[in-house]
Amino acid sequence: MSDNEEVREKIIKAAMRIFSQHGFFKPPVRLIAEEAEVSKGLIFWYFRSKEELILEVAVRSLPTDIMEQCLKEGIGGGELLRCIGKRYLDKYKDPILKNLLLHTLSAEALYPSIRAEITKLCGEGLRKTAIMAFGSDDPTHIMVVRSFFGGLLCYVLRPPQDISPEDYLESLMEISLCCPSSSSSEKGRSSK
Amino acid sequence: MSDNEEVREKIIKAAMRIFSQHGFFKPPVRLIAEEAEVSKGLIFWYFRSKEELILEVAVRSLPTDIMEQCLKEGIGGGELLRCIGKRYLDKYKDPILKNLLLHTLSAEALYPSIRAEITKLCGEGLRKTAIMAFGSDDPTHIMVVRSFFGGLLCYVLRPPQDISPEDYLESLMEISLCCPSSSSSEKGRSSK
Amino acid sequence: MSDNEEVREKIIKAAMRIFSQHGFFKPPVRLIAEEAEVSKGLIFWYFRSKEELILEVAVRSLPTDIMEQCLKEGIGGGELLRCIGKRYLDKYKDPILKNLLLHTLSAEALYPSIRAEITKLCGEGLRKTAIMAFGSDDPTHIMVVRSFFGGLLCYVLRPPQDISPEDYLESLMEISLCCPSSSSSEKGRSSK
Amino acid sequence: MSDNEEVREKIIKAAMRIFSQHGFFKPPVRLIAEEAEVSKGLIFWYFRSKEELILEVAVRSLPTDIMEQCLKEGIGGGELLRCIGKRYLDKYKDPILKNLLLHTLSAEALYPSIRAEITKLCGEGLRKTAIMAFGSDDPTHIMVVRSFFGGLLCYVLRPPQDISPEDYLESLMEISLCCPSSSSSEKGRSSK
DNA sequence: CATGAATGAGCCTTCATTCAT
DNA sequence: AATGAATGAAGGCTCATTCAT
Repeated sequence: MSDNEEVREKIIKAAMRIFSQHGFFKPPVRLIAEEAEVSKGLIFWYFRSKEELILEVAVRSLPTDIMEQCLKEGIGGGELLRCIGKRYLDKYKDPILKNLLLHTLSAEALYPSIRAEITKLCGEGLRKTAIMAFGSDDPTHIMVVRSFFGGLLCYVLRPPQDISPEDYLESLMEISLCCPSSSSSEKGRSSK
Repeated sequence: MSDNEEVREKIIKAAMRIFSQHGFFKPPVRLIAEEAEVSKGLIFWYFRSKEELILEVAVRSLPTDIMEQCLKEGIGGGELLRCIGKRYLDKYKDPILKNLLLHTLSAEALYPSIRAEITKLCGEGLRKTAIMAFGSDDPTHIMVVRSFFGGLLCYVLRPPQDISPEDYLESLMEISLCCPSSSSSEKGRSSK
Repeated sequence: MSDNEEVREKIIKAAMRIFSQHGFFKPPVRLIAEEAEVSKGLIFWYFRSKEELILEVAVRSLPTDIMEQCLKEGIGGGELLRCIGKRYLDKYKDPILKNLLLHTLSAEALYPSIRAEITKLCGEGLRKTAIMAFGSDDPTHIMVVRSFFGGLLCYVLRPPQDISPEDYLESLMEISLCCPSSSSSEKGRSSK
Repeated sequence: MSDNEEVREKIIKAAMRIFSQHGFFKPPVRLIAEEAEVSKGLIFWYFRSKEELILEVAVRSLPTDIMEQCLKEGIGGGELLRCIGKRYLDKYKDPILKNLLLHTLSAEALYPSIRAEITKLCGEGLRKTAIMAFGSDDPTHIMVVRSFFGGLLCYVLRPPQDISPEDYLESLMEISLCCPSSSSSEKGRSSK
């Protein structure tokens, strides 16, 4: 039913706001119910348990959707990095999602399903990105992508006030792109 | 007195193991007491509340100590980055501390004192590093340091299996050092 | 709604029995829950805290209701004293309420709201009674009422076995009524 | 040892202050230790348990000492009442003792030894007083003494501000003394 | 679908009491 | 005598979850 989904969505949105501010474990379900303006009991009609709601929110908090969309668009090279970077910064400029990302990374140690999700993102996702961006998934290029993502995460963690997201992204891309082209072959050797 | 400190330390160490595995909020104090092999009551003799114990653990989980030590040693340039990188990877190769770092970053949204600590680390700490490493804290160099730290964090988040920490660090440093020398001036202008 | 009030009342009644026997502070909430045959958690659904339950019981334990009813009936003279005395002895012949009265008087030092209630009872209530009983609230008549109430309290504290409540009341009233008529004027002067 | 007794006394005095303010059951032993400026452990050297300390304080809070002293002095009639009344009002004009008296009366339901003490006071004590004051312990005279004590208790409960303890006592005595002489015989009859 | 009363497990914390020093 | 670290038993209260309505 469509009504069904709307309510479910309302609960998830409320949970995201509450979890963002208080983490996954401190806030009682009652708080989420109040924020969603539904009864406490209703939450357990849509979600088997609080944990199920946490997992639903956690999955949405990761950048999985961004990776998938950008990789699906078939673009390559710097454009792929720009695509990912742009949407990444856009998603996490929302402080709610920024906090949720951290809570989710932290909760990885607790929920195997979150761990699996992140592992896929950092394993397969990273490799695919390297291949589509640089045509190679050798350690050096993986490293560049890794550093690129690290820079993005760093921005999310502490957005610097003296630079816009756009400029930040350009600057980050320049760092990522300037070296590997020339050093990728040497790197392979020197890292030995 | 000396017994005093020993017991206190034993509790903190136990708390680090437990918190690392279960996060700060799910594990009851009882679990920490059992891990430390002391009575539950004794924990509240040494710490006013569970929160106080959490904060003690959280502070130890951040890389504040590393930043301070390396900056104090008076080294500069790539050597400073290597110093920080080496100790950073060394500290967080311990899975206990790796998890604690994530829990602490996540708990930032909940505890103002953690927030202050991280803010200092990412503000003042980053700037000082940029100055001592590159002789400048203009946005571009800040960005490079940021990307460098991002890469370190990324390693901690998902240590890649096909590369040793040492090689990872060298590779990351190369990326950080190769560009700014040439682009710093241009970047400084373009980012204006 | 009606079920609501019934449960609430059941809890209060159970609390009165338990508090009467063990005082306000020694018996754990669990005991009240068992006595009321409800779960411990439910008590905190109806009362924010144990203290709130204590205060509810405390207020019911004072003779406020008696004073109000008798004063409202518009009777005066000895009849008013008899009305109060009769209901007073009737209320506190129940050993549960007798004990609760003492616990409440004792708890006055701890709860401002109880203190306020008692102050009203002993200030305004006593004066109104003097006026309606003797047509005057000068010190002497206040004193007589005071002595009358003292006698009632004394009976509650230690009901003598050789005299019925009815006879006790008559005897007490005789003492209260025989003197002031003759001595009120002198007393008024001499107490100046 | 004299040092012994001094410390013991210091603890009791501190306990009286603390118990007076917070009742017997809410304040932890730690509070009494701090008030007495001794260690918590020492209290358990002088008193087997907290309960033992409570009982010690409770006994001192009752007017047993006053009754004994006045009865021992061999005076009779109104002078006896005056002796008791004077010392009674004097003892309980101290708000600490006033509160303790109430706490003790309330704790009667909890401790058999307190109950015994009060029973003796209200039984034997009252009768002896009646005999020595009026030469008779028939119900009427007992009643007068009872009313007298009730008036004293009432004063302690709520000392009226418009009358001094001395005047209060005189007034109370007048009420107690004026009637029984004439009514004692009739009373005996009318009380059935 | 929706509510909210009801449950019971469990949590943080306190506290009387003990005991090594 | 005196201290204060250490213990373990509760205690008040919260909260996820269920269920009758």
